[in-house]
Amino acid sequence: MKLTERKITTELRKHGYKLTPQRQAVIDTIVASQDLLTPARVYEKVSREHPDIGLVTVYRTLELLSRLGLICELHSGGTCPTYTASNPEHHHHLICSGCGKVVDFTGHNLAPLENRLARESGFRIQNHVLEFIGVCSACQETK
Amino acid sequence: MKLTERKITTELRKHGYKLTPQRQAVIDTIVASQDLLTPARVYEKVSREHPDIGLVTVYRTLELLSRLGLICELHSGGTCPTYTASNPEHHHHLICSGCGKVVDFTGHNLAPLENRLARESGFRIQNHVLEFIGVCSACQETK
DNA sequence: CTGCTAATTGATAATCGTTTTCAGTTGGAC
DNA sequence: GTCCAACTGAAAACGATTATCAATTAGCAG
Repeated sequence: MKLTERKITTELRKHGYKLTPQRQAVIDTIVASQDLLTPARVYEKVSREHPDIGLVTVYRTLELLSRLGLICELHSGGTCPTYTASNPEHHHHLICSGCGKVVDFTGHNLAPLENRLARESGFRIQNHVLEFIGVCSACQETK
Repeated sequence: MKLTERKITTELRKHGYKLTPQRQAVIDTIVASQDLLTPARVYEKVSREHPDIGLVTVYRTLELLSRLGLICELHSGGTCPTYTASNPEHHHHLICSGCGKVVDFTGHNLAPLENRLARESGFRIQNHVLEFIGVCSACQETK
């Protein structure tokens, strides 16, 4: 279940943070997107509607939302972190360490493990990353 | 099964790469370590024995070994990638998006999934990352 | 062993993403 | 409306990584 914009703004208020137009814009963008977004990509999308928002503010907002657990920060292979609203439609990655090719896959249910971990650790778990790293068939042939 | 230094040097030769003392040193360091190492950490360790090796060379060697599939590059939460010899003793992480605390856990067997993926994709799978992201109990209480 | 050549190296500079600093602005409680 | 802490954007600082380039060297041919 994706977080709604409403839920997020309520959470912000509850923790004493102000609800600025800039934050609204970043939240809208994250919630509306199906993809994992890098900070630069969020900035690009936000800028279309709000040209005078600063990249710095995007970084700050992402950091805040992530800290409050309203969005998730993931590190999937590339050099930049990516963000997504909590509990998105989920898929996993198979990454080639040779050429960087990424293949998506689905169909593995981690819910039982997630429940066990939540119970044992006290964490409120929002998301997970499952990546396999290997060498794709093309790269196995290359010298 | 960890890769031996011998196996790695043989692979290098096979692909037409030269076996320099600098590469030897980096390989030794990676193979000898149980931990995930950042490039900076590899450089630090290598420098003890070989003070005149350059950080740039460490980066290049890590990139080469990773491309050949002899070591794995992982992205576990932090800002830097980390490297490890293929198929190390493996554990997984539970990461708090609030404070960054990392809790290790073990006991989930991904081998069946790994086999299925290798069969379906043609990848030679070397490693995997399984991370759960959430908010730890302490951060759930903080505003 | 000697010489050759392409691969490799280290130092420097450039680049990229991110964070800090700071002076000016603003949301929202009163 | 007034006020103040929270927030903002621009610029500078920062750390990790990559590109450039002249000098060195591994490994092969003779």
